[in-house]
Amino acid sequence: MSSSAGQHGTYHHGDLYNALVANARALAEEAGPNGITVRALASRAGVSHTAAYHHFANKNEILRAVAIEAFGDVSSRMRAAGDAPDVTSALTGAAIAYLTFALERPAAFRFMWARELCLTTGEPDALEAAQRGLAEDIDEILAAHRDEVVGNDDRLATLSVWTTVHGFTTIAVDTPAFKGAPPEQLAGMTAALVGQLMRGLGSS
Amino acid sequence: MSSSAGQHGTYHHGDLYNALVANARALAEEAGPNGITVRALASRAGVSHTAAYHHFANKNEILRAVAIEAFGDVSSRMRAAGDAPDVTSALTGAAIAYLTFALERPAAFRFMWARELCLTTGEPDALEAAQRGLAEDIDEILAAHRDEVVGNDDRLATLSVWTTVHGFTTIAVDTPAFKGAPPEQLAGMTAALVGQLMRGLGSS
DNA sequence: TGTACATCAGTGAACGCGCGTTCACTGATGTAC
DNA sequence: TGTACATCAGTGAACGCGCGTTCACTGATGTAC
Repeated sequence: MSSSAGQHGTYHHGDLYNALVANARALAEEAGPNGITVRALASRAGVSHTAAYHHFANKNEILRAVAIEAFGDVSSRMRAAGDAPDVTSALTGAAIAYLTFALERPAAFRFMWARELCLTTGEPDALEAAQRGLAEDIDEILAAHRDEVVGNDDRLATLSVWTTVHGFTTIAVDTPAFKGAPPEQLAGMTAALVGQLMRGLGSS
Repeated sequence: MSSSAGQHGTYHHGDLYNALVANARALAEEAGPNGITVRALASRAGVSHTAAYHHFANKNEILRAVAIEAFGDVSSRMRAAGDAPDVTSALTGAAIAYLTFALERPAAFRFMWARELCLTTGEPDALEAAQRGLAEDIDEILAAHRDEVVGNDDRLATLSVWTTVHGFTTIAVDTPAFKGAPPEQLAGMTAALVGQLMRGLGSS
């Protein structure tokens, strides 16, 4: 059994560290951030709630682990989807990947953008770096297709796309008008928005 | 004295109803949504915390009153700023008004978009209607300048603009990269983004 | 292979805290006669 | 104008709750000899 041990040990429960993180992730979606309770996490793992303190210094550290996992998830989805031959498909793919993540894990998505509500930050913060990294993922896609994009202000282009990607996802997740809309429809709107952004809105 | 009484009575404190709402508004900015406590609100008003229950059925109703005030504030700012001769100035003005609101009242801004965290919704909900109304404010500006905008899909145009307006404001308020940036600089970026959206990003 | 020991993941009782809310009350205001 | 009464905004003690965290402990695992 010891050979199958994770990096955090598998003595009694087997892998309580990862079980607690997974439970926190699931509980956030089911009951909202306020539903994440040390007691609830432990109870789901079939363990006394004090056992958690052998793997995390405090509740904050559990939430940090959830946030780190979520940033990794969405970033790798975007990078995978952004690997396309032309700039429009690449940006559309990345945008839909971002949207899809938020639709599948809305609580995680909100948590990533409002961590201050739940976390006592700590440290210069790997989480802030991860948040910046999302815009950088967009930047890399644009850099790989520089010849297909007009203008000489790369930073404005990146910000435009990132604003559209993040903005629509936020609206889709948090606006009553879109609540319950089928994901394919929202993905179609995302594609249309990216197209609109490429084309431009003005008549002059 | 009774002639100067507000609609909620001014017997002892004078205007405890409005004082509580104002305190909730201030406390949200100072201590975050979790800092809003019936006890803290009452204490600021110089009143026992149980006095609040003579004006509100429960804490949720106080938070609802704060949200209603906030939606009214941002909407009227946008409508005022959106009254301009050409479509670009109108949209830029509205966008900067939205941004400015969020920079001045970040806690209120976050609260409006994540009410579910704090409120037990209740009723078909005037708050959801108010949220939809923000996009409608954009829609009215575009409708007033229809001849200046290309394309025949008005809804996509509205959604594009609204996505940019809300998206950048969210990023400005909640992204570490922009934390502490001077408002004028952020307003300039907003104007640049609206311009970029009008012009288009693609080279083909 | 067995035994003695160190390590550490788990337990259960208990703590202190802040919270929203209830309750019986007090006292100031407004009003009917 | 004065008095008796109804109304209602305020008080302070108390409630029950769920929470994060601590503590002394138990018992299973891994290891040295």
